[in-house]
Amino acid sequence: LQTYNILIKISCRKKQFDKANQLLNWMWKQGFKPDVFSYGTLINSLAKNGHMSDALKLFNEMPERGVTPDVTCYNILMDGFFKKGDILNAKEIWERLLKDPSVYPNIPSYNIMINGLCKCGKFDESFQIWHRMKKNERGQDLFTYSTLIHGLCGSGNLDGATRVYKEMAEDGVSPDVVVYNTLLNGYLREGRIKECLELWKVMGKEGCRSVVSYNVLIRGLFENKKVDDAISIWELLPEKDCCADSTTYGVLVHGLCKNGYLNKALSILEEAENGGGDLDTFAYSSMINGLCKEGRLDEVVGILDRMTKHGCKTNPHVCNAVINGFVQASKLEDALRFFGDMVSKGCSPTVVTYNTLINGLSKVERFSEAYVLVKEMLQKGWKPNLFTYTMLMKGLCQCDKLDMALNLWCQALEKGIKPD
RNA sequence: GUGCUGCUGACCG
Repeated sequence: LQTYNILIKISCRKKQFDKANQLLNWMWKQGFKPDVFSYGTLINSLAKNGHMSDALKLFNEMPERGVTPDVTCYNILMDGFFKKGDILNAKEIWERLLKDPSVYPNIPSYNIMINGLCKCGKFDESFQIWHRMKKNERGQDLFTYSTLIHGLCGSGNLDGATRVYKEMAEDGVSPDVVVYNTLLNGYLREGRIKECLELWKVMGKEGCRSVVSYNVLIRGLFENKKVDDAISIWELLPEKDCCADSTTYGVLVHGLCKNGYLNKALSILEEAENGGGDLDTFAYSSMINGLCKEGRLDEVVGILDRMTKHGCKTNPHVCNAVINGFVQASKLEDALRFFGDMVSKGCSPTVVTYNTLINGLSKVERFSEAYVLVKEMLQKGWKPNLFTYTMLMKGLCQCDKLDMALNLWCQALEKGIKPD
């Protein structure tokens, strides 16, 4: 049985779900009754890869086949549905878990609910679940605390997040590095530098700083225009025995560019290339975007070249940045040409690609071409979003086609788009 | 050593 379960696991890791399913059926035929782990393993990787209906089907057939789903199976499904943004199904599984007399929600169940509801913007419901968790005297673990702090920061309630952090001490629980990082990030996003630095000191004293901590701090300092501080944290990394990862470089290049330090960004990128730094497409796309925004389009081709030379694949983000660079420089023909070449680079246009081009075309009143692109976008299954409508309306307003703009406005509202 | 949950980075108005 264990051997079969390991085979299932291997197939799943290779994303060969059909094969894993066959193994499951094979087991039945051979008289090895699959257990809750056989099912759990397969349901888990189906869920992780977004195949929720298949995962649900398997889950539903478990009782019929005489295998009782345990709480982990429920947890896997709830988490999977939340990660797809499918709140209704996630909640339905939760209800079934509460009703099922043979299983009880455990701490991960509550954590998944709290996290999922927060990520879907349902903060109130999430905090209700938390209260229920406390009332039931289920303990809370570190996942619970960091999830809550994350949710509270995300809902703009930093004081609430700080309170949860303080509560941990009262509960006799020491924060781990994820709890610290989450709160640190919350402070930086709200520009609360003073509190951030106090927390940073505590983290140092506790010896609780990871490379993520540094990434969070560097990103936040850049966001708050503390360029010199960000750079000196970066320069001190080696003596802190911390090794920069690809995110570090992404954050650095992005932060430097956004603050106008393009040449510094270029030199860090080059340094990383020569020194075996861990670079990925994020760093390059930040660099390319920075150059495009400054109109240094002639340098972009060279960077694109270096990017592929260093093993980083071109992706839609990169192409979109370049296309936008051309649009901003009023080089529409170049933008359209690059758009035409995207697919040969292995990139399919996204809604952002279309928005960028629609923006460029409507700025110069080439509406008929813009509408051709809108049609193409719809055909490819992309839904126009707030940006799409905004740019079309802006173009129409600029050439006094107010009636058409108003028409679009109504259409946007009908589609359920919330104007900002 | 068989399955579940938390932290950080890039593109469009």
